[in-house]
Amino acid sequence: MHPNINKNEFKWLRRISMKFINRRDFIRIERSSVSLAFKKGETILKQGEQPSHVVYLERGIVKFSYQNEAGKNLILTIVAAPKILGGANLFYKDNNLFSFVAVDDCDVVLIDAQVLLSVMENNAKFSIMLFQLASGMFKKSILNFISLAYKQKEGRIADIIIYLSAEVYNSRDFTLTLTRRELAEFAGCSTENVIMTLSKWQNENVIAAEGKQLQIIDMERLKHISKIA
Amino acid sequence: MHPNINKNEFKWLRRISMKFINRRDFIRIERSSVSLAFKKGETILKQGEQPSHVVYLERGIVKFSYQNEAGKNLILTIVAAPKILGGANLFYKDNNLFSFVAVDDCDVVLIDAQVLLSVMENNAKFSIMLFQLASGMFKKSILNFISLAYKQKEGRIADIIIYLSAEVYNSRDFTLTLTRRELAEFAGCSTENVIMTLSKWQNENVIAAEGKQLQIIDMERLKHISKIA
DNA sequence: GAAAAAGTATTAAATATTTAATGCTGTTAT
DNA sequence: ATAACAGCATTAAATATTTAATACTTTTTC
Repeated sequence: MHPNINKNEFKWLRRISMKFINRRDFIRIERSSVSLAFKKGETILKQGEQPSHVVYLERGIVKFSYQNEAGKNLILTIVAAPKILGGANLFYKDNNLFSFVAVDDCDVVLIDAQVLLSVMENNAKFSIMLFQLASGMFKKSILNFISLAYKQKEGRIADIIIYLSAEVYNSRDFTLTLTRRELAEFAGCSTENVIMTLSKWQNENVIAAEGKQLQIIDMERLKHISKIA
Repeated sequence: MHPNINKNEFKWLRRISMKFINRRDFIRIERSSVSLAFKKGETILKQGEQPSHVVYLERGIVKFSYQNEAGKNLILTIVAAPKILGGANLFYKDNNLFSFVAVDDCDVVLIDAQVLLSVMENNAKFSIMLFQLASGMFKKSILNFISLAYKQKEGRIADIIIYLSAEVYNSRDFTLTLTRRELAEFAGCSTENVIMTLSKWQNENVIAAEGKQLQIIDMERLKHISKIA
């Protein structure tokens, strides 16, 4: 699919794993893994496929993309490196519920699920640590979903802007790697809604939006909108 | 809080655990647990509290209830016994994200989280099994949320009716233990919407609704509504 | 480098959803 | 027993959201 480009570094994963598993097991995982680079827009793992690997995202931004029965694309969440993706898939033997798509150029390591599972079976604390990581991500998605499911347009859009700032770009002034359409797929509304809402907030001096550049000027106001809408 | 009423039976939990942990560990868990009975409407575990126990639901139906910043009640999901609740809470040390409220009379066993965790630390396979259980529940909630977040009213209501039939009451003809208001909190719409939609489907012979009694007459139709709406 | 495609933006009309007002029914508390 | 309350139901008006039509800009493709 893609050439083996970057070195198998595993920096973050190594740091968090070394407390729990020995060097031999770590090397076993490393040996059975493949490093790949994905360009913006490429699919790392496809919805419906049998999950044979766990994805370790080393660099870049990834969207969790879901296509519903009507063929409509939805974005469940967006995450930035470093992160382990597909934890739930690993432990629940079923087809992938959604796709992982690169939103930015990404470096990922595909870890063989069988090998990882066999290391886990001999290292309870390592398993629990991975479980905790997955639970933390789960918790964040739940909050995202609560916003999506029970708030209306403005509250949802405010929430994703705050989320992107806090969890993905780590700044109040960032260059969006998502299109307005993708923002809409994430916020569960139409593209027009996103565009109009951003324009409105621009006029009200809540944000400054110039093409892909987005700056949150009045975070308090945005949080207030998130609360009331 | 509540008197210790029923015997500490653990039937289902014992069955699924015995493959993984020895009798001594199981008894350790059992000894540190408390059996309680909750009446319809009572809160088993409250949003915002520190999670010190994992809840094993032995009998009854429980709603996962969330109160948002605006004070509005939302139902995240509804589950029937037997089931382990609060897996994610166990492994992610943070306050409870939501409450568990009895929707029916319930028998539950509160398992001491510290004891369970220490047993898990010595039994990797047991940990992985619990992880798999939690992942399965996670996956179902995700599908619920996708429906809530990206479908409109009729599709969402169709989905929760199908869900209740398949996962909670295990029949196409059941006595609702939820009020219309609770259905609305689950579907993320107003009570009026639920009432009107059910009336409409009643007229169209998709369902038969007589007070608390609900029968799905035309499941195909309902699934079709779920798809297109 | 030009043509085509995708992204951004705005508006008006059509549709969906919530809110508010009202009445009926059955249950609970005193 | 009855007043008070919660649940169920219906309608109309107010509000929110999507769809459709159109235009301009930027990016991609040949």
